[in-house]
Amino acid sequence: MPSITEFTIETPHPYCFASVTDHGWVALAPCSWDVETGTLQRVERLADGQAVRLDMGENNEDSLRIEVESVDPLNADHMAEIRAKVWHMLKLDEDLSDFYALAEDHATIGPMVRAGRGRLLRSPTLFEDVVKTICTTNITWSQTKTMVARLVDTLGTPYPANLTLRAFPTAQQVADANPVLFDKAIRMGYRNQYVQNLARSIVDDGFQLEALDDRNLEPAALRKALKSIQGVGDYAANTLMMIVGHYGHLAIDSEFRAQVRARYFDGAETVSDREMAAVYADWGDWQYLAYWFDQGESGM
DNA sequence: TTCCAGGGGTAGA
DNA sequence: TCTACCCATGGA
Repeated sequence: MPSITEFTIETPHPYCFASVTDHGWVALAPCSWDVETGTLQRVERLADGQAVRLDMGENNEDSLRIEVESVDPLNADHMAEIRAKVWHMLKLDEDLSDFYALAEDHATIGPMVRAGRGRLLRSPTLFEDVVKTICTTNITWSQTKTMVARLVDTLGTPYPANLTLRAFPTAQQVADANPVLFDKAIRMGYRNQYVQNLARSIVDDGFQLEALDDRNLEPAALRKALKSIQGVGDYAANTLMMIVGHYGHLAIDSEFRAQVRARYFDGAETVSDREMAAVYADWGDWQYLAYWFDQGESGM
């Protein structure tokens, strides 16, 4: 029988836990969102290899309640690891006060920031976020969801109390996987090579991907390093910059083009990316979030 | 069938 | 720096 351990995490002000649903990541395995309870679920593999099930939700206006379901007993180190991962995923450490001040009186974005939105969900590791971002390129969103689900179902560590639930695979698990599994079961198309090569570069060549997950790195250098990853171009690099906490670049994709064209160019087909990007230039270091919340409640 | 999606790599100019 | 072409997958 699994046992349940609970703890709480203090939240910033203002803060809205439903912010996690502002980013599509909430719909990508192993994450899921329970609309009824307003909670975020996820199976997480801990450093010692055991998989636990997390259930995150609002506790009160000042804190979140995190429920950890585990088959093996959890010690203080386990709990510290889980707390750090949750803190990281929810971006509770980021200072958005400059963006909030800039956006306060904006017709569309103002209400969003006053409600405490803006902390877009990310993953515990940059590896997971790079893989997921690669899985959003040149493909429909529904296919992104099924591809990521197949990757998790095929390679992730199962949660012992419910073997249908799995954690996101580690770089080691991806590197060790038989390529036939990618071709026959995971089916990411030409992205198979990108994802496996990334995992191998981490495991075999010592590529320190997680060291790039540092907001203190100079943004241009970080962007260059991200773009050196096979399968990561301008769109993916800027998405990952946002993940790490730099919001000064727009991730221009077909969704961005459609939204901005409709909102600011009367649906004109001939508008260039440069012209569309100029719409948000005044937001400077906060362009990504400005675009994101300029869509209002529809969001993602 | 053909097109194309929350693009990226490569070659050639 | 810009453009053209190719790329696996699977839904429309």
